Amino acid sequence: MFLEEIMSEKKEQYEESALYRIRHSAAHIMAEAVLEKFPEAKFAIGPAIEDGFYYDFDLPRPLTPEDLESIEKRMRGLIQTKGKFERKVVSADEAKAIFKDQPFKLELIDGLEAGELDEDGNPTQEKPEISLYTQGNFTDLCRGPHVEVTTQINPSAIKLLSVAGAYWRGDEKRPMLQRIYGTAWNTPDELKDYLWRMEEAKKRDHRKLGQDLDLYSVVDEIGAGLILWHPKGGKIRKIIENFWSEEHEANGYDFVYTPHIGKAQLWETSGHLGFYKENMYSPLDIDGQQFYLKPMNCPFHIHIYKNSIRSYRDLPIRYAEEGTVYRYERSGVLHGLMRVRGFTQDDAHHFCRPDQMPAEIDFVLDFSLHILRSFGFASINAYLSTKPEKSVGEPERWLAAEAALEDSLKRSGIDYQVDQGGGAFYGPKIDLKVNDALGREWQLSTIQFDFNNPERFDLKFIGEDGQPQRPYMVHRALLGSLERFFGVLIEHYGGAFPVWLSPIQVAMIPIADRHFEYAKDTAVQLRKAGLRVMVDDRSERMNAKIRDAQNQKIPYMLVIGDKEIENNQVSLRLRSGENPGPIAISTFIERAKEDIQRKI
RNA sequence: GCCACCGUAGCUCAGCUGGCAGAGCAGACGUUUCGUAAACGCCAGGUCAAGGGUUCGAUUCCCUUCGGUGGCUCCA
Repeated sequence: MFLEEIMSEKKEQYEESALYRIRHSAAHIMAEAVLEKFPEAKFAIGPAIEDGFYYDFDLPRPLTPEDLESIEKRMRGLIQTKGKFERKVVSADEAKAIFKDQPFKLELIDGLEAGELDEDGNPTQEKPEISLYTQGNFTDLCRGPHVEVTTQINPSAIKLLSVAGAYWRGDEKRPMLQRIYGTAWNTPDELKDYLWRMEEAKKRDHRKLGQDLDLYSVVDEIGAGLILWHPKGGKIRKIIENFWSEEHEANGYDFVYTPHIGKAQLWETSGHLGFYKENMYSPLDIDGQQFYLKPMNCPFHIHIYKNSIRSYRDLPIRYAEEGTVYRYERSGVLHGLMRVRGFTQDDAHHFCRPDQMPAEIDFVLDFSLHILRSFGFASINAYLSTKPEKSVGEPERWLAAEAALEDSLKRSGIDYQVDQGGGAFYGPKIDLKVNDALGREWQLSTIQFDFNNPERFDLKFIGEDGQPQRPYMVHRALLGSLERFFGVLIEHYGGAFPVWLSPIQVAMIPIADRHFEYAKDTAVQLRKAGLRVMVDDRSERMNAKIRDAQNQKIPYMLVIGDKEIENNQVSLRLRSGENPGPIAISTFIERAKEDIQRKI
């Protein structure tokens, strides 16, 4: 695939870059410093990663922030020694002799010898040669490449960032090691720039903004991963939902509503108790019958479909619901709005005839892109996941569905990658991911075929020949979950939502008490025009009111004093700091309406 | 779930090695009526996450639980 080539090319470029060598070498120098401090340390792997590097160690005690400081300081000292990085190819036996006290290295050498795994533990085809790199008093099993001399690393452009636990080989059944993360750059300025970017990202963190802007909260007394939407967050959600409903209404969806619990038998039939039980909560006992809180909406929609005999003339049928589901997530993975235990999916299920399937996929893909773009996400990437080894459904159906998905992607013109074998066992899928304002990627939409449930629930429609046939079923969520989508929106806009989404669009700022009445009258006019307005009638100075409105990221501030009242105007200030100045109220309304229309 | 760190007023944070709980902002009240990012004064605000232990005495030390942060793992 085109994009795939670009991506792998980018990765190759990085791996051949000077920066990559610097980071990889910094990891070795860090390991040398750690080994000096803890001679009994067992060291595992230490690659360069995006923006930095890490190294995993098994150490006699947990590392403290002071340890990081001293290790970092020692690294600077080691760099000054001008040690050369020297490469040497050895046999497996020689390597084992050198690393006889290093069990992780021995395991890696075994892997290399068997020709199955490379030094990062990744599968490899050919049997690689075993190479060592030595600098100073430290020798590591490593493929390289490295810098030639330690002084090619600028000691003022490195920084150790954090220590974290990491399982050996990423396997939770194996020992947990201590991973030290660090970052390294060509110059101190680049390091400064990187640290600045991290600070900026922190300021946009939806958890911080959610608090500062009073959008939502999660409280201990209610429970982890359970979201309270405050009035301002609720306002935004309502706007999103209204837009969503209008668009769905206009595009042939029917709205359905379904309960939050269902009998154990339902989840047996759907296969959730077989395949998804880990993520479901314990059952409730109601009059001796077991009920489960729903982790998904599909079985309910399916029963609505099954409630009547369906003719081929009725299809496609599209059922949409903002369905609230509950899934057990391990405590360590919960994260603000992004990963929660109760959330609302903008869910829908399509039931169609096999011959309608390509058109149906075209439709749903276009519709998804339209919705995402409406929220200001211009950069969208698609990922097509195909049949895994273990799967249900006839192979011909898989091929037809995969072809339909890929053809649609081609027609849509967006970039996509293929994840061979990455589909769910019940069907292939397209995932859409957006890039936010900081270039970070977030998965939102998912469009999934389901070959499993039509069988399990024995779905039918009556064909032209009067015989029952099996419909295709597509499951899709465009925003994903409203919670997660909201989190992504907050970070994308840094809390400065476009006017159409802003919970408060206009702050009226009367300068003195005598301007209150005019401000309130104007507010009434603006509200009649459909704008969301607040009047700041506190006994505060104008500067303070402006500051507060700025901090609330309210798009328009209208300052009102003697001059404005005299000329029947308002003085416009924007949250960008721009100050267009006095304009007629009607002119302002026009401008605001246009911005809302354009969703900016 | 695992490893490390953390939890003090609504928010942001002080509180050294155990000895009566502190600030700024926000809030209430009063004064001020002001031209594009913080007026002034006064008042109130706390089971120091919860429970247990050590101690003459625990916000401080120890244990357990709950919650958060960074990772790992997981993510139909």
